[in-house]
Amino acid sequence: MPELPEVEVVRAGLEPAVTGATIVAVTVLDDRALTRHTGGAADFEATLTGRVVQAAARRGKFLWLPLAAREGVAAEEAVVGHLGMSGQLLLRATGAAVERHERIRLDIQHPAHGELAVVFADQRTFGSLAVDRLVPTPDAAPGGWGTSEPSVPSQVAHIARDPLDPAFSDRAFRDAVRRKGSAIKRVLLDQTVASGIGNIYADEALWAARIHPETIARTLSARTVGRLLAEVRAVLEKALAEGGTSFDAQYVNVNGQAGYFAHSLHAYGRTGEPCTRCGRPIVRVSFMNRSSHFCPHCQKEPRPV
DNA sequence: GGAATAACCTGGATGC
DNA sequence: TGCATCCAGGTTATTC
Repeated sequence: MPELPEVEVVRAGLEPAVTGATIVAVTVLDDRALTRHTGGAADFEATLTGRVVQAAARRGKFLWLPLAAREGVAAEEAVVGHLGMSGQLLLRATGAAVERHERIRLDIQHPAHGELAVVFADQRTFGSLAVDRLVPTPDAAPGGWGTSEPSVPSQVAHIARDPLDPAFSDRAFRDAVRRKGSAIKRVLLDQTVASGIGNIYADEALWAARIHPETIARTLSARTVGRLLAEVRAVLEKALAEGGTSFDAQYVNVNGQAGYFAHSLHAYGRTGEPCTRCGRPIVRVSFMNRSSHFCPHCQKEPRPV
């Protein structure tokens, strides 16, 4: 389940291999991996072949590779990707055997590293790649990690910056949270409030901040929201330092290696196990068609409003 | 306009 | 052993 730390590990792994590389061939094995691309597989292949990748950038859970301009097209473009639930971007040798669940392959030629293949594999096909135009950022700050250009793919423009982005506005986050009449966990998962947070890190940050996931967001004080944001950042930074969270083969870096943060979890996936703070069992409840894990002793249920 | 919900999707786990 | 069912969850379209 790739969230911000996992996607950042992938971006950082891709960056040195793709920056300055030319895409020499594109192979689409499964059209479903192009659900965000408007022109279909043939258009995707034709649009990318021969283009030079300028960087590897990320905002929240979205990745993009800005492309050098092409003759006759004024708009700046990028390959934008989302890993969904089970997507992987892998670096392989040119001509390497087709991966299980491989959907798209980009063969590239790098001036220093030679020939490589960027493989997009995805078991559940929730992820996708697309060619998209770049649009200016409203605040004129860089679009995200890995780029100094003040632009983002149009498909990414609607989501907020992520909490590790230097241009993230703590004040805007606090104001947005305190306007919401929904449960705080729902708000944390809302990518237009803050991007990059998924089910795992939402549970972990709420546990760390001792906030019950069903607390109505606007009932939280500004100080509590500030504390929660600090815990969000802490859990994301720790997960990033440990290479992300891997429960199975669903998340790996570009070399196919797993992360270690699963060993540092306090709430997510620990149903029935003792809370590392108070010793009482962690509980799991169904929430928004998914799971929510918390300590009912440390994270008191909110009183009815 | 804000909030809630369903649908998309595949493979592993579980139960019968 | 084989089949059916459940579950995992990020995003988006739809509904209320």
